[in-house]
Amino acid sequence: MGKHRHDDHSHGHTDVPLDALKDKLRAGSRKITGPRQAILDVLRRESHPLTNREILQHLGHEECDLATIYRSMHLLGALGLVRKYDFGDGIARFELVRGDDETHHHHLICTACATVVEIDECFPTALEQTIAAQSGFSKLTHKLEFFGVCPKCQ
Amino acid sequence: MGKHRHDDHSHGHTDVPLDALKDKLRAGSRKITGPRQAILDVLRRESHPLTNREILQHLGHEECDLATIYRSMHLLGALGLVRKYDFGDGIARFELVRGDDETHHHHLICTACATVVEIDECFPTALEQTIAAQSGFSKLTHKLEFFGVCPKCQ
DNA sequence: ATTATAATTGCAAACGATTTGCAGGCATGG
DNA sequence: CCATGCCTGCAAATCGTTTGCAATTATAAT
Repeated sequence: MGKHRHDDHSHGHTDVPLDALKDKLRAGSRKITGPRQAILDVLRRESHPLTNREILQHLGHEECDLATIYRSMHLLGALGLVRKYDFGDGIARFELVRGDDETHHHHLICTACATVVEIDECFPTALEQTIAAQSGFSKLTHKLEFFGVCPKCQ
Repeated sequence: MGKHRHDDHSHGHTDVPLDALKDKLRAGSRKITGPRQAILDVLRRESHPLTNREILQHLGHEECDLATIYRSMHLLGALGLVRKYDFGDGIARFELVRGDDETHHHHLICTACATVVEIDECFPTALEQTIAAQSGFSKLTHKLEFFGVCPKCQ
């Protein structure tokens, strides 16, 4: 294809996710390709979860194929570089995992204008232990998103 | 079509959801049809959320069309007789709303065998007020499901 | 550097859940 | 009992996502 102009290797700020990408990719004998770097770039610039189609639009339709984005998101998710969210509309959204450890959080979505607010606290984590004890389940995780009408849409 | 054999109008227990169905349907000048009653019957017999395809199988493929089930679930959901759940696999699941008021609850799903356990407590409700106050959002709701590995699948 | 090899991509077709257009069929009010 | 308009079945259309395949590219070895 030869049209991945990913030449910004000289910007100033620390390029954490890109380094992490390279490390993790190499650890699995996967390749550091243009589309993968470009996708992480897009995610790094955005602060809220993006759909694959939105990522494509940010990249420009010429930059990379939608199928490649889907495949990349699977890989990036498996590598722990990206987290997948479900806002209840049947479209997957992805957000960059910032920092090495847990960046677990939830979202508050406006049902009128789709504005997304990040909720930093994670409430159910403590309760998972109670549920695990009562149910006998192990490896508990959860999905939690809040919905409402934002101030502008009242 | 003429093949909706919904003739069990003589069973003993109180038929709450059917009465509610009739009331709410009449209030919107909608019709009390065989498929709608049959679907609620299926849901009443099951204690965990069903996909539309599962509902179709319970009904028997001759009883009603899949498209009708989809349309019915929209209607029943709008009437508040049924609640929609999303277990993260991209397939909608529906559960009967039992009782007139809030039957708000969540689920714990085994990621290995898909067993569903109902979690009666609703933890985030209290926290919604905090979030509403901090964010300025109104009409807060939330979606919360837990995932883990059940005792049998450990 | 050059090459060999496996990973990756683009494209298009396949897929599965859900929606919808339409013509005929029914529930309900009059 | 009739007329009206809501509903249904069927099939085709949508939409997000996945996948097969041949061509392309990153990487390691030479």
